[in-house]
Amino acid sequence: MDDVAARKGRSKNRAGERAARIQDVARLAEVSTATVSRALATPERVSKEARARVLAAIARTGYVPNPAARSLRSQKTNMILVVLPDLANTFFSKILHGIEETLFAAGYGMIISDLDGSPAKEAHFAAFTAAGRVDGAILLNGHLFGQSRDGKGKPANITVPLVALCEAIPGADIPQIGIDNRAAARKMTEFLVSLGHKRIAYVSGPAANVLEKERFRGYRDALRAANLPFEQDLVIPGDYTLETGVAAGRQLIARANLPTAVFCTSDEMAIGLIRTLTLAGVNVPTEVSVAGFDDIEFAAAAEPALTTIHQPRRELGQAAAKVLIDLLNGRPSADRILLETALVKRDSVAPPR
Amino acid sequence: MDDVAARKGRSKNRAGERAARIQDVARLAEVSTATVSRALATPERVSKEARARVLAAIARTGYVPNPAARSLRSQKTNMILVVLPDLANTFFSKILHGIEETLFAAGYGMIISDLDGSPAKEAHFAAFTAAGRVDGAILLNGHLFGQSRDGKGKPANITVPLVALCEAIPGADIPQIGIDNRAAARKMTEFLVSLGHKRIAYVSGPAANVLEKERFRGYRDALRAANLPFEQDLVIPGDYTLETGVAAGRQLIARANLPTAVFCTSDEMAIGLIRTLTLAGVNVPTEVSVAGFDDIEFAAAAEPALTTIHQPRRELGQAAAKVLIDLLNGRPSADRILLETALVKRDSVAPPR
DNA sequence: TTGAAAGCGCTAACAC
DNA sequence: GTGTTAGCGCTTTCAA
Repeated sequence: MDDVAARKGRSKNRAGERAARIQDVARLAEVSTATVSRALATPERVSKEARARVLAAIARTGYVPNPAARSLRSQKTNMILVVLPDLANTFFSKILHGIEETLFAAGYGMIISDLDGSPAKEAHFAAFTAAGRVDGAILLNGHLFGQSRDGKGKPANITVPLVALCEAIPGADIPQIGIDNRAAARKMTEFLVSLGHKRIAYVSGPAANVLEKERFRGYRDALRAANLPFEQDLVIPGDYTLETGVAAGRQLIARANLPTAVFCTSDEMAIGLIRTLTLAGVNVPTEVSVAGFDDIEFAAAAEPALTTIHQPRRELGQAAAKVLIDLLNGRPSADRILLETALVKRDSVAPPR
Repeated sequence: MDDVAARKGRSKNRAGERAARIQDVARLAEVSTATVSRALATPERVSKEARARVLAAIARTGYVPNPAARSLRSQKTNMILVVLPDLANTFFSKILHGIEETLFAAGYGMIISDLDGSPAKEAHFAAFTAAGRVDGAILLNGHLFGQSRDGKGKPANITVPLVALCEAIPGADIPQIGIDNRAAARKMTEFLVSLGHKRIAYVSGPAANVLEKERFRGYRDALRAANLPFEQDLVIPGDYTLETGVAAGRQLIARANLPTAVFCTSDEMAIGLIRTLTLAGVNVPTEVSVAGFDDIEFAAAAEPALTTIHQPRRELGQAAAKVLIDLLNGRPSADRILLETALVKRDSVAPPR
């Protein structure tokens, strides 16, 4: 066993051998460390023979480059920060899946920061990013570091590329990846109209949310196009959670005349609403149609199965990661990508009686 | 602007200044870099005055230590690997949340590796971990690197501490964090028995799965304790997914005499099963009671709301992270932690007619 | 309690 | 196409 290594506390495996370093590979392959490095980074600049010897030596030693050393020298971290408002929200899991697979394929690792409503945590990651401790970041939280959602406050001095995913960040000069929320909401409302619904309630998201603003516009677009009156009474506030869907359902039941359809701007709210209506003896969809938004996992398993707007979540994650990687490689990249949504017709929507 | 920094490509912020280094802080605080380092790592070994000056300098410069340099020197990465079989599975999101918050509080970052059924990916992360590129790992995938689920194969030569979460890894000499699956399954089965059910079907998980083996034992324990016969016919194979729940429902409907209760070993299967029964005109719970396992987000929102076993997912994540951190700090740590489950009574279970 | 200085493992500039 | 070598920013030993 290598005394120096032992004294210095270098990582060793169970057999007591320290982890292989580039020197070990170089010695075994009978080349310099520079050639080993090049064989990995720019194989085309190394002779075939040398490359083969290096690869064989790597296989024999189980060498894995030390990311810390590599990062320190190259001033790149090969890490991307993904900023989420709430990791426990299941809406994000498929998106993360899409991000992760794309980053992995390009040699990047993913650090997840769940802000969890903590300003301290947000400040930490802002400083972390500002200090160049990641090569880039994907923001799913709807605002830049240092700013609030409405664009108030001075954005932090970040130099690494950023990408906004799902929730667009108005005014920020960074690529935005998402869906056309306005068009999607319009599409759903028009579908309800086409079935003959004339009084269509709207359960909103949080007022400050960009998604909400867009979806609300789409709803009004469709009403206007159909010459249907907009009734403020039919707009019920929500915040995308199941609980507000339940509350919206209670509000509705207490009314004299029910609308024939309700467009909920999230599936969770739709499911909560349906449950409340059903429990109160109001049948969905025969008495009231209910539409959702997102197409989460359980939309199809809900009872009745939810008619909703499908968001391509995995693809959204992939697209955001791809744009970021393009940016990091100096490749030109779209500054706005809108993926297609689909109206998924299931059982919670029917023509009015 | 610093010409050297510019030439070397050091990270700079928008104003063209490079990110602060320990040297900058030391100069400003009029101490050596060693003192700055100590002020951060071992504040008690630095004089009060020096510490105050250093902290002030850090605040002024916005200094964030370079993790690469720190890691290279200290041979610690401050990164923990979390190995998941499938990131898109929503069961994991709350667990990840618990892991992340605990790691963050202890100064560790979290790298997520979604194996996604790819042996290449698994090999990559195995080598990564073996080479000491993370300080530890939390395994949620039910096996060690290099082994299959049934313990076949030689485990990879990993030296960093590992922890198994949720799916215990039989034979592995690492701490195991989870729930008592056998007791929980027994508890649910006993509850069904206590209501008067005598023919209780069981929808299983994958046969090779440790969780499945334990839950099946618990089911049989309860039958035996109640002197109820075990009928092989009433065991329906599943794999925890919604689809197999639907398939189980179809199988059940095709039979002459339905059981009065069905214990599904996952909520997803229970939801799929309920849907299939309901669509076929079989009422849940009046004709057949259905129980689940896990208490996922939508268990409460299902129709009827699901009676199930609650797993404290966030706490499970926290506990696993805590054990790993203890291990990393050389503190003694339990080698087996079983968190309490709770039987949540909702509407999908009732006494038989 | 403090400072000087070595060196972690790698990449890239430079020389040949 | 390949080797030599400086140095990335930090922690830690050693000496004072």
